[in-house]
Amino acid sequence: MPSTVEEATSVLKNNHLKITKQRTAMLEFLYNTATRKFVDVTSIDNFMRKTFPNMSHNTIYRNISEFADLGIVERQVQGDRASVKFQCDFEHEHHHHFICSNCGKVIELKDCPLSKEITDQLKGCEVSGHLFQIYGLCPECAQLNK
Amino acid sequence: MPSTVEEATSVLKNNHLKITKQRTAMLEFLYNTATRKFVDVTSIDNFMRKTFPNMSHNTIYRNISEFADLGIVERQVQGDRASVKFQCDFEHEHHHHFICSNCGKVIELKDCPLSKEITDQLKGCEVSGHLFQIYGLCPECAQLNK
DNA sequence: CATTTAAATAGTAATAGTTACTAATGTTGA
DNA sequence: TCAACATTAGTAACTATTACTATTTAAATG
Repeated sequence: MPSTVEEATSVLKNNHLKITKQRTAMLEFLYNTATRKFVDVTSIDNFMRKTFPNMSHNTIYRNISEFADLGIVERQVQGDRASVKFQCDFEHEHHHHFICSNCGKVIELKDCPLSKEITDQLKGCEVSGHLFQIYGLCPECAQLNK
Repeated sequence: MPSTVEEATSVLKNNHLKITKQRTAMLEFLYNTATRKFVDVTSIDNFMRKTFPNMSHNTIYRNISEFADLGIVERQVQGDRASVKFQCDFEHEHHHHFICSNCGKVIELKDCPLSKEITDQLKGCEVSGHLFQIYGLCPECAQLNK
């Protein structure tokens, strides 16, 4: 079992959540398919219920939601689908993404565009967060597209 | 009737779409409630059907979608709600937004964070777009929150 | 101005994604 | 081992959105 699934598991433990078969299976699936890649939630739902025919939607959605609250996964709307990606650094080091609009693959960017000059334009506002993302085709999908 | 609704109307005409009562009513509603502000689609649906009891969902959603294709409105997911804002400059001048996470109000930013240094990190990628948004409370909502 | 034609609409129903509920189960900590 | 309580399965409800089709209507044409 990969170490990052163990990491995620210990995050669950630290937050007094129980380690169930269902949660472990979901973490493994996410680690295998959604590392450095956004995967839409319905395909997770489909896969889990195919693999574990009597797993309920409830369980899947609730767990994804809890994983997100704990920073184990990152949520996002890709196109018009709710998507999720396994979070590699649980430290939450601040960074932004290039996201392939074809396959969902993610490349981390080093820079953060939030500067003082920008926030200075926002007198009186209480800035709480920001989003910076670049979209396009990753090298592989760009090749396929030719 | 405000001139920007007329502008939007002429966009429709230029694209050979018919000027119907329903479309005009929707444009007026959007102009009045969704200028410099994101409004969620279901509340548009609710309002239109309250005002025009026999307007079908189909019509509302289809028109929003067409308005978006023509650049008359800008679509976006706010939190987890599909939202829409009336587009002021039909020129599509490139810009980014501060968005109030409480009321949806929008403030335009002057700067664009996309630099050559950033795209240089993306060798082999085909960049097609980007998103930069700052979230927080607008001055009014920040006050109310105290 | 009357007529034609294709686009747009209303009304209804279906679909998809997500959430709610409750009894049964399973994990964890003592 | 056992008790407590979180988690789950199963079912059903709910909400947002889309599909379908007969009817209406805008606007182009003569």
